[in-house]
This record gives sequence, C-alpha cells and structure tokens, in this order.
Amino acid sequence: MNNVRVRFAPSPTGFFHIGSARTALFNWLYAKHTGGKFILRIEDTDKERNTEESLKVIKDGMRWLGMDWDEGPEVGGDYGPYYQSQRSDIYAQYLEMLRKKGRAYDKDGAVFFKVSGQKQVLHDAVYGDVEGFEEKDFPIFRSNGTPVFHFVNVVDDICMQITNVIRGQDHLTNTNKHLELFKAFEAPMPRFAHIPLILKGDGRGKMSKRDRGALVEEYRERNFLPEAVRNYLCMLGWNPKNDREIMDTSEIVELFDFPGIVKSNARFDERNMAHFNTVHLRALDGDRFCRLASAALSAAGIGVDCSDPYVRRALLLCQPKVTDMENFAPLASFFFDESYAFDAAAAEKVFRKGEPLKRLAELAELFAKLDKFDADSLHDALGALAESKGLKISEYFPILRYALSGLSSGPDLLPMLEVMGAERVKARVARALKEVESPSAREGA
RNA sequence: GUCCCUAUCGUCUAGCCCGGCCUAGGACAUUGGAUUUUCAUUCCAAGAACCGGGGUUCGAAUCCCCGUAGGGACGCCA
Repeated sequence: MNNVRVRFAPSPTGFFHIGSARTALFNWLYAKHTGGKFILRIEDTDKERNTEESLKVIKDGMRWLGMDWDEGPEVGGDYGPYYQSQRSDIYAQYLEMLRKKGRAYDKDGAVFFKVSGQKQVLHDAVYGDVEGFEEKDFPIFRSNGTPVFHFVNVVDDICMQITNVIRGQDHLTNTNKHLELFKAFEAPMPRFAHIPLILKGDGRGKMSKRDRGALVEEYRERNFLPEAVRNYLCMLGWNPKNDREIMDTSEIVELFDFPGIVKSNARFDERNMAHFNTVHLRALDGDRFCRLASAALSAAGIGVDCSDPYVRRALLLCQPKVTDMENFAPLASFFFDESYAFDAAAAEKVFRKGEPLKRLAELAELFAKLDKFDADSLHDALGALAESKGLKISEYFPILRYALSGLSSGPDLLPMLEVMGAERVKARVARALKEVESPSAREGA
C-alpha cells in the first residue's frame, strides 16, 4: 500500500465534467488515504483546440475542489513530461519495442497492434473478476502519425509507474485492449478499479455536459461551497457504511477505500446536492461565511466591508437561515440599504389579517421611549405592549419584520432589531408607516 | 446486432460476500404536526422499496439459473 501512484488523465476539452471530477476525486482520495502520489497527466494527443485555455478550466476546477497534484503541469516531477503532446519520442520507442516483438504492423498508413486474442481475466477492485478478450487488432498510431489513446494511456501508465488505475466504468471493456498492451510490453500490471457512472437527473443515459449541474465551473459560478460539491460527489457511488453523509475532507480521506465503492450507476440529484451545500454553508466558520456573503452582496452591487462590526453581525445573523449563496443577496441586502424595497407578496401576507397599521403605530410609539435595545429587553417591552392591548406578542412580528426589511421572512426578529440598533429601527418604522399609509405603496402587486 | 456491467423506498444508499438478528435501517425529496416569538430554521411523525419467474434450503433481499429493465463498450475520440 505504500508506494501507491495514481493518476488523473483528462483531455482538455474546454469544460470540466462532473463525472471526470469525481474520477479525479476518487484517485486523489485514494492517494491521500494510502499516503501515495497523485499525478495529473494531460492527454492532449490530437487537439486543435485552444489547449491552454481548456487546460486552465481543469486546473482551476481541480484547485477549486481542493485537489492538489504531486506531479504534473506546473509542479513537475521525475516522470515527465506530463503532457502527452511532449512525449512523442517515448511513444516512438515503445512502438519500436512492439515492432521488434512482431506485435505492430502497418496498414492503410496507420499502425495496428496485433492482439493475442486470448481470453483474459481482469481482477477489478470494484467489480471483481471480469472475463473478456479482444478479438480485433486495433490502431495505435493514426495515419497522420499521432498515437491513439489506448496506446499512450498504457505507455504512460508504465513509464509513470502507475500502481492503480481508477477510472469510469465506461472503460471496463476497453480494459481488454489495455491488458493486451501491458502483456505485450511485459510490464507490471497496475491494479484496476472501475467506478460507476453518474446518470442524468432525469431522462436517459449518463450525465452529459449540457445537463444542468454537469460542470464543475457552473458550481463555482453559482457560489456553491467546494467542500459541499466534493462531499456530494463522494457520496455518489461510494459510502462509508456507517450512515455518515455530511463529512469534511479529512474524514472522507480516512474512510475512503475500494470496498465502499458501489457497483451500480448513480443518478444525479440536484436537490440532494443543494442540501449538502446548505448544511456545509451553515457549518462554515464565521470569517469564511462573512467573506462569502460579502462577495455575494458585492456581486449584486452592494459593497460591504466584513471588518465593519455591523456588517459582520448582520451577516452572521443570516447564516443559520441561508440555503444557498446564489439567492443570498436579495435576502440580506436590506441590512445595508436604507431604501430597501417593500415586497408586494410579503405585503399581501402581512396585511391580510389583524390591524397591521395600528400595530405599527404602537411599535413606533414604543420604540420612541425605549432606552434599552437588546433582544431580551425588546422581548419584555413587546410582551408588555401586547399584554396592555390584550394581544399576543406574535401580532407584532410580521408587520415589524415587514417594516424593517420589506419581507415576510428572514433572520430571528429580535436579534435583528438588536443588531440594527434603535436609531435605524426607528427610522425604518417611520419609513414603513409612510409607505403603508400611501395606497401607491401596495400597487403593482 | 455482439460483448460487458448493474438491479433494495421517487432519488442516493445500508443490509448481500459469511442465508435466520429484516416487523428491511439512514439521508434527500414529499405530506402532516410541534416550538406560550414571526420564519427560510430546528424538532417530531407519516407514507414510500427487496424487478419478475424458477430453483437450492427447515429458512433467501441475501446463493444459482432464466427472463426483463437500466447502463456501458464496440472510432485512425479520449
């Protein structure tokens, strides 16, 4: 288990598919779990596309998900180069080896590999023993002189001394070709582990790049937490067998191993993904949450400074209620904007019953003479007010919330008042009074 | 068409390898309640599954076979 070397070998296509990300993740986890090395190798054999740009998408995505590589682009290593486009000489040497053994021949300008055609058994770490064979010779160099995937993949795995090949189950039958190649080179065989595929949330077939939620960059843009995406991805096709689901990375690293990998394909579930995100968001430490929240507000045109105590207290008040950062700004911006909007739907809810206007006036009166403005004192004062009017304290809550935020829901109300402070609250109640007195305020609903 | 893989609640899964402890567990989602303070929170509860058929066995979700369904591979793509 000590000298484990695993690799992730993406082809830069311009996007980072969630299935690829999970393959990378399983490799990375296995390396971390065993104390081995994780190698990033770029399979750019016949690319005309803007490779630099495309590669950046993958590197950025990997870093965002917290997957660092021990060898590969930018970090180097003893087994380079790590771009297949720079390994032509090596491929030529290996082709020569096959020629000498009589296992390669020319046909139609291409080079073909001569298979043994013998039955072989793959000992897969996930699927167990799988029998199969490759009956047809297959091309290893195209007529344009470039090498083919099966060939470079095996040659590189040999050169880079890869001990464990962890890849998608869609390669299961390809493995016959690879087994043939390894044997022809008389190279030590890596251990294979094929992992189940991620299927579309709805519809047929595996997740494709056009499906919602299929791309890693999409999650970053939508301000998902990387640890949440990582956590959810792990739970798709793997489980620790102890009912644990929400885990931090160190716990996953400790528990991750092949026996926990499921054999059947898993359907992607957007809502479950969102749930993981929510839980991680709420568990986030205050500093990070504030940074994230202020970034979301800035993106919505509301510049706030986390080092401002008011900002920090307001944001932290929102944290236990947050579901995602995508829709965070509209729910928290009222804290920082004295011209906050009064929501029509909220107004309808609030004004449906009782005498909200009267309550609001009573509140204004109460706040005017209040000298303490902490949540507890406010609770007592509101309780006393309600009692004097023969009402329940809850009669005052919806209208007060509406007055202060223009909304019908939000953070805990009393702490919210405390954070906002007496002056701001009074000003807002006054503003709301004016707003609801004028009929125009509620038009356009 | 050929070959390969898989099959437990709507979804992700535990249990299966080493048959009895399964009245089949957890999570998401759904529905319904509760919190003498609002709610987007929290808590509680409910409904919800062993694909079908044959075996083997005293006994099968668990082992075997056949169907069926789903997925994948059959490129001078990776």
